[in-house]
Amino acid sequence: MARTIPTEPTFRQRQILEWVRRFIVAQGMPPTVREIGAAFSITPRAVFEILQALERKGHLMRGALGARSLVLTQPPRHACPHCAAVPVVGRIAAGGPIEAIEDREAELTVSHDLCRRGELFALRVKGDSMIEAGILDGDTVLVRKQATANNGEIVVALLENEATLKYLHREGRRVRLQPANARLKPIYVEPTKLSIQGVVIGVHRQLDRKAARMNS
Amino acid sequence: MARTIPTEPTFRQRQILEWVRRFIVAQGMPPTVREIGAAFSITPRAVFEILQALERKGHLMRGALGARSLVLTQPPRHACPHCAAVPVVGRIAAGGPIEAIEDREAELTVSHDLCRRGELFALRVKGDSMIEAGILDGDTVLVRKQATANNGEIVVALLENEATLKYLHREGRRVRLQPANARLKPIYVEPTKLSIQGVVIGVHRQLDRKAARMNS
DNA sequence: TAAAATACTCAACGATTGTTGAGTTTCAAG
DNA sequence: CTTGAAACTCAACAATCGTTGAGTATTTTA
Repeated sequence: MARTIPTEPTFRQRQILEWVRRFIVAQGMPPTVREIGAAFSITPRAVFEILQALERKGHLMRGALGARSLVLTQPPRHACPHCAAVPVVGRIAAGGPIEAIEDREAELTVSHDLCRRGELFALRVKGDSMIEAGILDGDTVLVRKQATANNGEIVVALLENEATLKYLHREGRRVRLQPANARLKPIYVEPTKLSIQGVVIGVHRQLDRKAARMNS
Repeated sequence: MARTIPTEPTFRQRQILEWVRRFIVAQGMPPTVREIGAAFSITPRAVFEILQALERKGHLMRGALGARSLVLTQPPRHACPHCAAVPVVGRIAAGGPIEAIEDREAELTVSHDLCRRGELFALRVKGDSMIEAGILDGDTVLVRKQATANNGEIVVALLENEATLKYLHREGRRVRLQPANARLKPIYVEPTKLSIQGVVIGVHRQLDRKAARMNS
Protein backbone atom coordinates (compact mmCIF):
# COMPACT_ATOMS: atom_id res chain seq x y z
CA MET A 1 0.00 0.00 0.00
CA ALA A 2 1.25 3.45 -0.90
CA ARG A 3 1.91 5.05 2.44
CA THR A 4 2.68 8.74 2.49
CA ILE A 5 6.35 9.12 3.16
CA PRO A 6 7.17 12.22 5.19
CA THR A 7 9.13 14.67 3.09
CA GLU A 8 11.36 17.35 4.52
CA PRO A 9 9.40 20.45 5.43
CA THR A 10 10.73 23.91 4.66
CA PHE A 11 12.10 26.13 7.39
CA ARG A 12 8.81 27.96 7.76
CA GLN A 13 6.83 24.76 7.79
CA ARG A 14 9.02 23.24 10.48
CA GLN A 15 8.77 26.46 12.47
CA ILE A 16 5.01 26.25 12.47
CA LEU A 17 4.93 22.50 12.99
CA GLU A 18 7.02 22.83 16.13
CA TRP A 19 4.87 25.66 17.38
CA VAL A 20 1.78 23.54 16.91
CA ARG A 21 3.44 20.70 18.78
CA ARG A 22 4.23 22.97 21.69
CA PHE A 23 0.70 24.37 21.61
CA ILE A 24 -0.82 20.92 21.90
CA VAL A 25 1.37 20.07 24.87
CA ALA A 26 0.61 23.37 26.54
CA GLN A 27 -3.10 23.66 25.82
CA GLY A 28 -4.20 20.09 25.56
CA MET A 29 -5.78 20.75 22.20
CA PRO A 30 -4.67 21.73 18.71
CA PRO A 31 -4.71 25.41 17.71
CA THR A 32 -7.06 27.01 15.21
CA VAL A 33 -5.81 28.39 11.93
CA ARG A 34 -6.22 31.89 13.29
CA GLU A 35 -4.37 31.16 16.52
CA ILE A 36 -1.40 30.03 14.48
CA GLY A 37 -1.74 33.08 12.29
CA ALA A 38 -1.78 35.37 15.31
CA ALA A 39 1.36 33.76 16.71
CA PHE A 40 3.26 34.36 13.48
CA SER A 41 1.47 37.54 12.42
CA ILE A 42 0.22 36.09 9.16
CA THR A 43 -3.24 35.68 7.71
CA PRO A 44 -5.41 32.56 8.00
CA ARG A 45 -4.90 31.98 4.30
CA ALA A 46 -1.14 31.72 4.68
CA VAL A 47 -1.50 29.33 7.58
CA PHE A 48 -3.97 27.25 5.62
CA GLU A 49 -1.52 26.76 2.79
CA ILE A 50 1.32 25.83 5.09
CA LEU A 51 -0.88 23.32 6.87
CA GLN A 52 -1.88 21.92 3.50
CA ALA A 53 1.78 21.55 2.60
CA LEU A 54 2.52 19.84 5.91
CA GLU A 55 -0.35 17.46 5.32
CA ARG A 56 0.85 16.73 1.80
CA LYS A 57 4.25 15.87 3.25
CA GLY A 58 2.68 13.61 5.80
CA HIS A 59 3.44 15.51 9.01
CA LEU A 60 -0.12 16.04 10.10
CA MET A 61 -3.71 15.35 9.18
CA ARG A 62 -6.33 18.00 8.87
CA GLY A 63 -9.72 17.60 10.29
CA ALA A 64 -12.64 15.51 9.62
CA LEU A 65 -13.97 17.02 12.80
CA GLY A 66 -14.32 20.69 11.89
CA ALA A 67 -12.87 23.27 14.20
CA ARG A 68 -9.45 22.73 15.71
CA SER A 69 -9.17 19.27 14.25
CA LEU A 70 -5.53 18.70 13.58
CA VAL A 71 -3.66 15.52 14.34
CA LEU A 72 0.12 15.28 14.27
CA THR A 73 1.71 12.21 12.70
CA GLN A 74 4.36 12.27 15.38
CA PRO A 75 2.32 13.13 18.43
CA PRO A 76 3.96 15.10 21.23
CA ARG A 77 4.63 13.36 24.50
CA HIS A 78 2.28 14.61 27.13
CA ALA A 79 4.31 15.46 30.15
CA CYS A 80 1.61 16.11 32.69
CA PRO A 81 2.68 17.70 35.95
CA HIS A 82 0.10 19.39 38.08
CA CYS A 83 1.95 22.58 38.39
CA ALA A 84 4.78 24.46 36.80
CA ALA A 85 7.22 27.10 37.89
CA VAL A 86 6.83 30.38 36.09
CA PRO A 87 9.79 32.75 36.13
CA VAL A 88 9.17 36.08 37.78
CA VAL A 89 11.10 38.68 35.84
CA GLY A 90 11.54 41.78 37.85
CA ARG A 91 12.30 45.04 36.16
CA ILE A 92 12.30 45.32 32.41
CA ALA A 93 13.78 48.77 32.20
CA ALA A 94 16.99 48.85 30.28
CA GLY A 95 17.14 45.79 28.09
CA GLY A 96 15.39 44.82 24.97
CA PRO A 97 12.64 42.32 25.01
CA ILE A 98 12.03 40.22 28.07
CA GLU A 99 13.81 37.24 26.63
CA ALA A 100 17.06 39.14 27.11
CA ILE A 101 16.45 39.65 30.80
CA GLU A 102 15.79 36.14 31.89
CA ASP A 103 17.06 37.00 35.37
CA ARG A 104 14.47 35.10 37.19
CA GLU A 105 14.37 36.65 40.59
CA ALA A 106 11.77 34.25 41.82
CA GLU A 107 9.41 31.57 40.74
CA LEU A 108 5.68 31.49 40.85
CA THR A 109 3.87 28.21 41.02
CA VAL A 110 0.78 27.99 38.92
CA SER A 111 -1.64 25.19 38.40
CA HIS A 112 -1.41 22.92 35.44
CA ASP A 113 -4.45 24.26 33.62
CA LEU A 114 -2.93 27.71 33.58
CA CYS A 115 0.30 26.39 32.10
CA ARG A 116 -1.71 24.98 29.28
CA ARG A 117 -2.36 28.47 28.06
CA GLY A 118 1.07 28.87 26.55
CA GLU A 119 4.50 30.12 27.52
CA LEU A 120 4.15 32.14 30.67
CA PHE A 121 6.16 34.52 32.75
CA ALA A 122 5.36 36.78 35.65
CA LEU A 123 6.06 40.43 36.41
CA ARG A 124 6.03 42.32 39.62
CA VAL A 125 3.96 45.47 39.20
CA LYS A 126 5.26 48.85 40.21
CA GLY A 127 3.02 51.87 40.42
CA ASP A 128 -0.69 52.52 40.37
CA SER A 129 -1.42 52.90 36.71
CA MET A 130 -3.72 49.86 36.55
CA ILE A 131 -5.35 50.36 39.92
CA GLU A 132 -8.88 50.59 38.52
CA ALA A 133 -8.42 47.21 36.90
CA GLY A 134 -7.72 45.78 40.33
CA ILE A 135 -3.98 45.58 39.76
CA LEU A 136 -2.17 47.19 42.66
CA ASP A 137 1.38 48.18 43.37
CA GLY A 138 3.27 45.07 44.39
CA ASP A 139 0.99 42.60 42.65
CA THR A 140 2.39 39.93 40.40
CA VAL A 141 0.83 39.60 36.99
CA LEU A 142 0.87 36.38 35.04
CA VAL A 143 1.69 37.04 31.41
CA ARG A 144 1.42 34.85 28.38
CA LYS A 145 4.27 35.62 26.04
CA GLN A 146 2.94 36.75 22.67
CA ALA A 147 3.56 39.51 20.17
CA THR A 148 -0.03 40.38 19.40
CA ALA A 149 -3.11 41.09 21.44
CA ASN A 150 -6.78 41.85 21.10
CA ASN A 151 -8.41 45.17 21.86
CA GLY A 152 -9.22 45.56 25.51
CA GLU A 153 -6.60 43.15 26.72
CA ILE A 154 -4.01 44.22 29.24
CA VAL A 155 -0.61 44.01 27.62
CA VAL A 156 3.01 44.28 28.60
CA ALA A 157 4.17 46.90 26.12
CA LEU A 158 7.73 47.85 25.38
CA LEU A 159 8.22 51.51 24.44
CA GLU A 160 11.72 52.86 24.00
CA ASN A 161 13.26 50.40 26.42
CA GLU A 162 10.54 50.90 28.96
CA ALA A 163 7.96 48.33 29.82
CA THR A 164 4.46 49.30 30.85
CA LEU A 165 1.25 47.60 31.72
CA LYS A 166 -1.70 49.08 29.83
CA TYR A 167 -4.97 48.34 28.14
CA LEU A 168 -4.46 47.97 24.41
CA HIS A 169 -6.77 49.77 22.02
CA ARG A 170 -6.16 50.00 18.29
CA GLU A 171 -7.61 53.18 16.87
CA GLY A 172 -7.09 53.40 13.15
CA ARG A 173 -3.40 53.79 12.47
CA ARG A 174 -2.37 54.49 15.99
CA VAL A 175 -2.52 52.54 19.20
CA ARG A 176 -3.86 53.83 22.46
CA LEU A 177 -2.25 52.53 25.62
CA GLN A 178 -4.83 53.20 28.28
CA PRO A 179 -3.99 53.21 31.96
CA ALA A 180 -6.68 52.16 34.42
CA ASN A 181 -6.28 55.26 36.51
CA ALA A 182 -8.33 58.42 36.06
CA ARG A 183 -5.35 60.57 37.00
CA LEU A 184 -3.23 59.27 34.16
CA LYS A 185 -3.59 60.07 30.49
CA PRO A 186 -3.49 57.51 27.69
CA ILE A 187 -0.39 57.15 25.56
CA TYR A 188 -0.76 57.23 21.80
CA VAL A 189 1.87 55.51 19.70
CA GLU A 190 2.47 54.27 16.22
CA PRO A 191 2.22 50.51 15.99
CA THR A 192 5.80 50.35 14.71
CA LYS A 193 7.17 51.92 17.87
CA LEU A 194 5.31 49.49 20.04
CA SER A 195 6.43 46.02 20.94
CA ILE A 196 3.96 43.79 22.71
CA GLN A 197 5.69 41.37 25.04
CA GLY A 198 2.66 39.53 26.30
CA VAL A 199 -0.89 39.59 27.55
CA VAL A 200 -1.90 39.58 31.19
CA ILE A 201 -3.91 36.46 31.95
CA GLY A 202 -3.83 36.55 35.72
CA VAL A 203 -3.15 38.57 38.82
CA HIS A 204 -1.65 37.33 42.04
CA ARG A 205 -1.40 39.23 45.26
CA GLN A 206 0.11 38.31 48.55
CA LEU A 207 -1.13 40.15 51.61
CA ASP A 208 0.82 40.42 54.78
CA ARG A 209 0.65 42.21 58.08
CA LYS A 210 2.26 45.33 56.71
CA ALA A 211 -0.64 45.75 54.32
CA ALA A 212 -3.04 45.30 57.20
CA ARG A 213 -1.35 47.97 59.31
CA MET A 214 -1.88 50.53 56.60
CA ASN A 215 -5.61 49.93 56.70
CA SER A 216 -6.01 50.13 60.45
CA MET B 1 -16.38 25.83 60.15
CA ALA B 2 -19.11 24.11 58.27
CA ARG B 3 -17.03 21.97 55.98
CA THR B 4 -19.43 20.38 53.56
CA ILE B 5 -19.14 17.28 51.44
CA PRO B 6 -17.39 17.63 48.07
CA THR B 7 -19.99 17.75 45.34
CA GLU B 8 -20.32 14.48 43.50
CA PRO B 9 -21.41 14.52 39.88
CA THR B 10 -24.72 12.90 39.07
CA PHE B 11 -24.86 9.67 37.12
CA ARG B 12 -25.48 11.51 33.86
CA GLN B 13 -22.69 13.98 34.55
CA ARG B 14 -20.19 11.24 35.27
CA GLN B 15 -21.35 9.37 32.19
CA ILE B 16 -20.58 12.36 30.01
CA LEU B 17 -17.37 13.21 31.84
CA GLU B 18 -16.00 9.73 31.17
CA TRP B 19 -17.06 9.90 27.56
CA VAL B 20 -15.21 13.20 27.15
CA ARG B 21 -12.13 11.69 28.75
CA ARG B 22 -12.19 8.78 26.32
CA PHE B 23 -12.77 11.16 23.41
CA ILE B 24 -9.70 13.19 24.28
CA VAL B 25 -7.53 10.09 24.47
CA ALA B 26 -8.90 8.76 21.20
CA GLN B 27 -9.07 11.93 19.13
CA GLY B 28 -6.29 13.98 20.64
CA MET B 29 -8.57 16.91 21.26
CA PRO B 30 -11.64 17.76 23.33
CA PRO B 31 -15.08 17.35 21.74
CA THR B 32 -17.52 20.11 20.86
CA VAL B 33 -20.82 20.37 22.66
CA ARG B 34 -22.57 19.09 19.58
CA GLU B 35 -20.30 16.08 19.29
CA ILE B 36 -21.16 15.18 22.85
CA GLY B 37 -24.81 15.80 22.08
CA ALA B 38 -24.69 13.51 19.06
CA ALA B 39 -23.10 10.73 21.09
CA PHE B 40 -25.89 10.87 23.66
CA SER B 41 -28.67 11.98 21.32
CA ILE B 42 -29.35 15.17 23.19
CA THR B 43 -29.33 18.85 22.19
CA PRO B 44 -26.41 21.24 22.60
CA ARG B 45 -28.40 23.03 25.26
CA ALA B 46 -28.58 19.95 27.45
CA VAL B 47 -24.87 19.29 27.01
CA PHE B 48 -24.11 22.88 27.84
CA GLU B 49 -25.94 22.67 31.15
CA ILE B 50 -24.24 19.43 32.11
CA LEU B 51 -20.83 20.87 31.28
CA GLN B 52 -21.69 23.91 33.37
CA ALA B 53 -22.58 21.64 36.27
CA LEU B 54 -19.33 19.71 35.86
CA GLU B 55 -17.37 22.93 35.86
CA ARG B 56 -19.20 24.14 38.94
CA LYS B 57 -18.23 20.93 40.66
CA GLY B 58 -14.63 21.31 39.61
CA HIS B 59 -14.28 18.40 37.20
CA LEU B 60 -13.38 20.40 34.16
CA MET B 61 -12.80 23.94 32.96
CA ARG B 62 -14.55 25.46 30.02
CA GLY B 63 -12.29 27.40 27.81
CA ALA B 64 -11.26 30.91 27.20
CA LEU B 65 -10.08 29.72 23.81
CA GLY B 66 -13.42 29.45 22.04
CA ALA B 67 -14.20 26.30 20.14
CA ARG B 68 -13.41 22.92 21.62
CA SER B 69 -11.67 24.38 24.63
CA LEU B 70 -12.27 21.95 27.44
CA VAL B 71 -9.68 21.06 30.04
CA LEU B 72 -10.27 18.21 32.44
CA THR B 73 -9.28 18.50 36.05
CA GLN B 74 -7.49 15.23 36.49
CA PRO B 75 -7.54 13.30 39.74
CA PRO B 76 -4.51 14.14 41.87
CA ARG B 77 -1.57 11.83 41.19
CA HIS B 78 2.00 12.44 42.21
CA ALA B 79 2.61 14.86 45.02
CA CYS B 80 4.58 17.77 43.66
CA PRO B 81 7.27 19.15 45.95
CA HIS B 82 6.67 22.70 44.85
CA CYS B 83 2.96 23.02 45.05
CA ALA B 84 -0.09 22.00 46.98
CA ALA B 85 -3.75 21.87 46.17
CA VAL B 86 -5.98 24.20 48.13
CA PRO B 87 -9.71 23.50 48.06
CA VAL B 88 -11.92 26.18 46.63
CA VAL B 89 -14.83 25.87 48.99
CA GLY B 90 -17.43 28.01 47.34
CA ARG B 91 -18.59 31.49 46.71
CA ILE B 92 -18.59 34.37 49.09
CA ALA B 93 -20.56 37.50 48.58
CA ALA B 94 -18.52 40.62 48.88
CA GLY B 95 -21.68 42.58 48.14
CA GLY B 96 -24.83 43.14 50.05
CA PRO B 97 -26.67 40.11 51.44
CA ILE B 98 -24.59 37.07 51.80
CA GLU B 99 -24.39 33.43 51.10
CA ALA B 100 -22.87 30.93 53.45
CA ILE B 101 -19.79 28.97 52.62
CA GLU B 102 -20.79 26.13 50.40
CA ASP B 103 -19.37 23.09 48.84
CA ARG B 104 -15.90 22.59 47.65
CA GLU B 105 -15.96 23.10 43.92
CA ALA B 106 -12.42 23.14 42.67
CA GLU B 107 -8.80 23.17 43.61
CA LEU B 108 -6.27 25.93 43.46
CA THR B 109 -2.59 25.18 43.17
CA VAL B 110 -0.33 27.33 45.29
CA SER B 111 3.35 27.23 45.93
CA HIS B 112 4.56 25.29 48.89
CA ASP B 113 5.86 28.18 50.93
CA LEU B 114 2.37 29.57 51.10
CA CYS B 115 1.06 26.33 52.55
CA ARG B 116 3.50 26.58 55.43
CA ARG B 117 1.50 29.50 56.68
CA GLY B 118 -1.20 27.29 58.06
CA GLU B 119 -4.29 25.57 56.85
CA LEU B 120 -5.56 27.26 53.74
CA PHE B 121 -8.70 27.35 51.71
CA ALA B 122 -9.89 29.48 48.84
CA LEU B 123 -13.12 31.32 48.11
CA ARG B 124 -14.55 32.69 44.95
CA VAL B 125 -15.65 36.31 45.41
CA LYS B 126 -19.01 37.61 44.35
CA GLY B 127 -19.82 41.31 44.30
CA ASP B 128 -17.94 44.57 44.42
CA SER B 129 -17.72 45.43 48.09
CA MET B 130 -13.93 45.03 48.25
CA ILE B 131 -13.25 46.67 44.93
CA GLU B 132 -11.12 49.45 46.38
CA ALA B 133 -8.86 46.84 47.91
CA GLY B 134 -8.30 45.45 44.43
CA ILE B 135 -10.57 42.46 44.98
CA LEU B 136 -12.97 42.20 42.08
CA ASP B 137 -16.05 40.17 41.34
CA GLY B 138 -14.91 36.72 40.26
CA ASP B 139 -11.55 36.79 42.00
CA THR B 140 -10.43 33.92 44.19
CA VAL B 141 -9.12 34.80 47.62
CA LEU B 142 -6.66 32.63 49.48
CA VAL B 143 -7.62 32.37 53.12
CA ARG B 144 -5.69 31.09 56.11
CA LYS B 145 -8.07 29.41 58.50
CA GLN B 146 -7.97 31.11 61.88
CA ALA B 147 -10.41 32.42 64.46
CA THR B 148 -8.73 35.73 65.26
CA ALA B 149 -7.34 38.55 63.21
CA ASN B 150 -5.53 41.85 63.52
CA ASN B 151 -6.99 45.25 62.85
CA GLY B 152 -6.89 46.18 59.20
CA GLU B 153 -6.77 42.64 57.94
CA ILE B 154 -9.32 41.38 55.47
CA VAL B 155 -11.31 38.63 57.10
CA VAL B 156 -13.88 36.04 56.16
CA ALA B 157 -16.55 36.80 58.73
CA LEU B 158 -19.51 34.60 59.50
CA LEU B 159 -22.63 36.46 60.61
CA GLU B 160 -25.74 34.39 61.18
CA ASN B 161 -24.71 31.68 58.74
CA GLU B 162 -23.70 34.24 56.18
CA ALA B 163 -20.16 34.85 55.13
CA THR B 164 -18.67 38.19 54.09
CA LEU B 165 -15.35 39.58 53.11
CA LYS B 166 -14.52 42.78 55.01
CA TYR B 167 -11.80 44.77 56.68
CA LEU B 168 -11.76 44.09 60.39
CA HIS B 169 -11.60 46.98 62.85
CA ARG B 170 -12.09 46.63 66.57
CA GLU B 171 -13.54 49.79 68.06
CA GLY B 172 -13.95 49.54 71.79
CA ARG B 173 -16.67 47.00 72.51
CA ARG B 174 -17.91 46.62 69.00
CA VAL B 175 -16.38 45.49 65.75
CA ARG B 176 -16.58 47.41 62.52
CA LEU B 177 -16.68 45.38 59.33
CA GLN B 178 -15.60 47.84 56.68
CA PRO B 179 -16.21 47.29 52.97
CA ALA B 180 -13.71 48.73 50.52
CA ASN B 181 -16.36 50.49 48.50
CA ALA B 182 -17.40 54.11 49.04
CA ARG B 183 -20.98 53.28 48.15
CA LEU B 184 -21.35 50.76 50.97
CA LYS B 185 -21.66 51.39 54.67
CA PRO B 186 -19.75 49.55 57.36
CA ILE B 187 -21.44 46.91 59.48
CA TYR B 188 -21.19 47.17 63.24
CA VAL B 189 -21.51 44.00 65.30
CA GLU B 190 -20.88 42.74 68.78
CA PRO B 191 -17.83 40.51 68.95
CA THR B 192 -19.98 37.64 70.26
CA LYS B 193 -22.13 37.56 67.14
CA LEU B 194 -19.14 37.49 64.88
CA SER B 195 -17.22 34.40 63.91
CA ILE B 196 -13.98 34.90 62.06
CA GLN B 197 -13.34 32.08 59.62
CA GLY B 198 -9.98 33.19 58.36
CA VAL B 199 -7.76 35.95 57.07
CA VAL B 200 -7.21 36.76 53.42
CA ILE B 201 -3.55 36.26 52.57
CA GLY B 202 -3.75 36.32 48.81
CA VAL B 203 -5.78 37.21 45.79
CA HIS B 204 -5.86 35.35 42.51
CA ARG B 205 -7.48 36.51 39.34
CA GLN B 206 -7.79 34.86 35.97
CA LEU B 207 -8.39 37.02 32.93
CA ASP B 208 -9.74 35.75 29.65
CA ARG B 209 -10.83 37.05 26.31
CA LYS B 210 -14.32 37.75 27.56
CA ALA B 211 -12.97 40.21 30.09
CA ALA B 212 -10.99 41.87 27.34
CA ARG B 213 -14.02 42.25 25.14
CA MET B 214 -15.78 44.21 27.82
CA ASN B 215 -12.94 46.74 27.88
CA SER B 216 -12.71 47.26 24.16
C1' DT C 1 14.10 30.49 -19.39
C1' DA C 2 9.84 28.66 -18.06
C1' DA C 3 7.26 26.34 -14.67
C1' DA C 4 6.31 25.06 -10.22
C1' DA C 5 6.31 25.62 -5.43
C1' DT C 6 6.44 28.62 -1.42
C1' DA C 7 4.79 32.29 1.32
C1' DC C 8 2.26 35.58 1.71
C1' DT C 9 -2.30 39.78 1.51
C1' DC C 10 -7.20 40.96 1.35
C1' DA C 11 -11.93 40.09 1.39
C1' DA C 12 -15.41 37.05 1.83
C1' DC C 13 -18.58 32.63 2.01
C1' DG C 14 -21.03 29.33 4.53
C1' DA C 15 -20.66 26.06 8.40
C1' DT C 16 -19.79 25.22 12.92
C1' DT C 17 -19.47 26.69 17.59
C1' DG C 18 -20.56 28.38 22.31
C1' DT C 19 -24.23 30.40 24.28
C1' DT C 20 -28.93 32.05 25.52
C1' DG C 21 -34.15 32.38 26.37
C1' DA C 22 -38.35 30.08 27.02
C1' DG C 23 -40.63 26.21 28.14
C1' DT C 24 -41.34 20.84 29.43
C1' DT C 25 -40.77 16.71 32.22
C1' DT C 26 -39.28 14.01 36.00
C1' DC C 27 -38.23 13.17 40.53
C1' DA C 28 -36.81 13.77 45.21
C1' DA C 29 -36.98 16.71 49.49
C1' DG C 30 -39.27 20.08 52.56
C1' DC D 1 -48.65 20.28 47.71
C1' DT D 2 -45.10 23.03 46.55
C1' DT D 3 -40.36 23.90 45.40
C1' DG D 4 -36.25 23.16 43.17
C1' DA D 5 -32.73 20.66 40.74
C1' DA D 6 -31.57 18.07 36.92
C1' DA D 7 -32.19 16.92 32.29
C1' DC D 8 -34.02 17.75 28.64
C1' DT D 9 -36.46 20.25 23.58
C1' DC D 10 -36.66 23.88 20.20
C1' DA D 11 -35.22 27.95 18.02
C1' DA D 12 -32.03 31.34 17.44
C1' DC D 13 -27.86 34.80 17.75
C1' DA D 14 -23.24 36.31 17.20
C1' DA D 15 -18.66 34.94 17.07
C1' DT D 16 -15.45 32.03 15.34
C1' DC D 17 -14.04 28.55 12.24
C1' DG D 18 -12.18 26.29 7.89
C1' DT D 19 -12.04 27.34 3.44
C1' DT D 20 -11.89 29.76 -1.04
C1' DG D 21 -10.78 33.02 -5.03
C1' DA D 22 -7.84 36.40 -6.82
C1' DG D 23 -3.62 38.36 -6.77
C1' DT D 24 1.70 39.38 -5.64
C1' DA D 25 6.58 38.50 -4.79
C1' DT D 26 10.31 35.30 -4.17
C1' DT D 27 12.73 31.11 -4.54
C1' DT D 28 13.45 26.52 -6.30
C1' DT D 29 13.20 23.14 -9.80
C1' DA D 30 13.22 21.23 -14.46
